[in-house]
Amino acid sequence: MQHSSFLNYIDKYIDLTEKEIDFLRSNTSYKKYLKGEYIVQQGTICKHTNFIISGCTINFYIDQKGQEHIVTFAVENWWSADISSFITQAPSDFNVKCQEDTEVIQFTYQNQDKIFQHIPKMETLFRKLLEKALVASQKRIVNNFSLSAKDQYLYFKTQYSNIEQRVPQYMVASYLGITKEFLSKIKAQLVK
Amino acid sequence: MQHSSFLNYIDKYIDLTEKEIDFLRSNTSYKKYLKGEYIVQQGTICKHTNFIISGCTINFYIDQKGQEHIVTFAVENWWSADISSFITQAPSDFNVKCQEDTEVIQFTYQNQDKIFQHIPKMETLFRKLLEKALVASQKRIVNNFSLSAKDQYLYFKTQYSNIEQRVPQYMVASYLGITKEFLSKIKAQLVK
DNA sequence: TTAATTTATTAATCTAGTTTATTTTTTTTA
DNA sequence: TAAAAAAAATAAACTAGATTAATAAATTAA
Repeated sequence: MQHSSFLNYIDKYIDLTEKEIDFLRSNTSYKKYLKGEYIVQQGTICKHTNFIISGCTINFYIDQKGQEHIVTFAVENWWSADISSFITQAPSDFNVKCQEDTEVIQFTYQNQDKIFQHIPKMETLFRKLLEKALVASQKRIVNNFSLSAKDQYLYFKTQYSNIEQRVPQYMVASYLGITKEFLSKIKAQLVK
Repeated sequence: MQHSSFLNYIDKYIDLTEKEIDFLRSNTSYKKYLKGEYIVQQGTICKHTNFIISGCTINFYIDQKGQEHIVTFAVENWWSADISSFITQAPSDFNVKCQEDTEVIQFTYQNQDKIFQHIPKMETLFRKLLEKALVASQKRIVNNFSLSAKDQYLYFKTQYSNIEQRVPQYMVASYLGITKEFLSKIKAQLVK
């Protein structure tokens, strides 16, 4: 039951045998976090890759000046982790925090490796997911180059309209790299 | 001969049998481009992933206002392509142009797939390279958030000092997302 | 349901980085 | 080598977005 939305997700991309599904099930685990709980904390090692069944997480860091910056949001059917810490198993520069009660399927580093060894199709899937994530990340850099703050906000709305409803506005501003005051100004201007 | 630096690179990460090396060799091809030649042109499909043996390429696009923006540089032992266009085999939003005479090893989309099927270790290697590329891309977004233009330039110098010698300064400014005039001002200020 | 806390708005002042324009230096070409 | 073209430097005027500060609205808690 706990794994069903995760298995549905996987099924959209690849076909697995019953045995493979069992293997996947027994090498991942279900966990429920409450709103406000941390999945990863700055300075600790990111132990898991998390597939989000329900809920919403934010990935953020605190800079030298004590300012909080939101790097990514994640909701149902997305992945959430600090990849950098996960792949190196070194302390993280980021926090992953639950913005709502959040249910996840977790892979440890060792289990992910095991899964890739036993089910190469899973590694292919992850490779393709990484390709897409890299494209999206580059797109964000490119938008930063050539769009005004207002146009970046409008682009964000088209891409993540569901997220805007679920997090406070100051987090959207932080994600866009602008102040909450300026986002407020942009919104006032858009209403006119 | 043509493949040797490519095979040396691969050898640093994974062990291949003679047969696997032959397979790799026969499913990739060597090509030499001259300075100023385009490997990919905005609006055309990116046919190859390129491993750079020697030379330097720039990945850039022209925005609506006609402004050129440099997205990435690549030199020896780096990879160069427009991943977005490559993975979708749809027209590219970017140009890949040779900044110097450039020798590459090329994979077509079909051949890359064939290689991953026959040599799963190669897919593992690519998965790991993508993970690293994604981390680097996120790092760039994060730096954009919390560093001043001057500090981003200093960071660039520590990471890509060899590139700074090989491309005009206005390209470095474009990569950093600032004007060439402002980079010039920053450099003048750093001298003092 | 009221008080306390968090989030959002508005507005004035300020600054990092842009724009425009001119001059100097470096590189390329003939 | 000189002339042409490309790249870099300098400086004044300007603007998108930040900062600061005060107020209002919405949520949460008691």
